[in-house]
Amino acid sequence: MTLNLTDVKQLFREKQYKLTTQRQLILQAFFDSPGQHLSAEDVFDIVRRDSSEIGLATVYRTLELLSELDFLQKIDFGDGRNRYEINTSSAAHHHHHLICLTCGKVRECDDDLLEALESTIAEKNNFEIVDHHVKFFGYCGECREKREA
Amino acid sequence: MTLNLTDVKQLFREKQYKLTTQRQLILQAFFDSPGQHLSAEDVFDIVRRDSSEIGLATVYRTLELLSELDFLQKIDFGDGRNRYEINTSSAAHHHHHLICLTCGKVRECDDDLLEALESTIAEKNNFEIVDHHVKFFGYCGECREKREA
DNA sequence: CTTAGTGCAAAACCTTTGCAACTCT
DNA sequence: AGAGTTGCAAAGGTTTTGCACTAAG
Repeated sequence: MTLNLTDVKQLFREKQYKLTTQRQLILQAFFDSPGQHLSAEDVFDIVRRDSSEIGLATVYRTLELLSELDFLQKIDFGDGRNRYEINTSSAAHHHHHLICLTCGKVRECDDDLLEALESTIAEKNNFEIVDHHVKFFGYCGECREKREA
Repeated sequence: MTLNLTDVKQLFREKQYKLTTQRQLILQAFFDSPGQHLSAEDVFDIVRRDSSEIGLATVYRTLELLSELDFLQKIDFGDGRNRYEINTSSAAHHHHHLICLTCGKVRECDDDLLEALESTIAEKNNFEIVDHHVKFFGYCGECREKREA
């Protein structure tokens, strides 16, 4: 279930939001950067690189809006700025992140085992879970090989 | 395995760090606030409230140092500031956090089911995991009751 | 004594906001 | 036309840094 421009257009019309050039450019930046976790500055640079004018404040406002609409997911990798990734399906659970402590690369991984964990925890703690963020920190294969060489 | 002042003193001596009054006051603030997730400002206020002079910059620097030494764990709950909690055991896995989207309260929960998940993921992705952060977002029992009333 | 640590104020960042100009619908 | 949106610059909030002074070992 991939998010596309048509979906966005439809919801925007419903919600009476305007589909401005800037908003389209920002969405395009995410479509063009699969698997990346863009910061506001990243998005700003991408749009500008494509020789389109945009203001940084607009980027921040749009990122906020798209997160609220669930088109983007806001993530924090602890590097002092918010990052965003496109939400392939708003209903489905999010994937996890493997963050390498050596090279800093962030890889994604899917695993449904967490679903079981989630229901156990929800029951034990009388807590209705609607979302989760899971990050694993460690060393990727590449860095481990280099370390041994 | 609870962290105490003696452990800290020993490692400080080994590493040639000075055990200043300020550093002791900051540690004390954490010892006196079990189960809390203090921000730099929180720590600053606590120390000042106990009628001891301290500079905010010192708090930041000490929090950074104690995190590096693994006495504290830096956590981000998405409220725009870093928070820290005392590390009861540097070797053991960390507990998880249940964050209520209504009242904002953060509760801790332990669960060892994640251990199994972790080894599966490590194997599948050729990734050596040394730490993880798990946050569940949802609604606590208290807020759900209020909502229904 | 010597070197690390402190405190203050200034700077550095990321993010938000006020407001006049602008542009989708 | 009218409401929402943009862009700029200024303000806000957290964290970092330079430097003279102080204190721990």
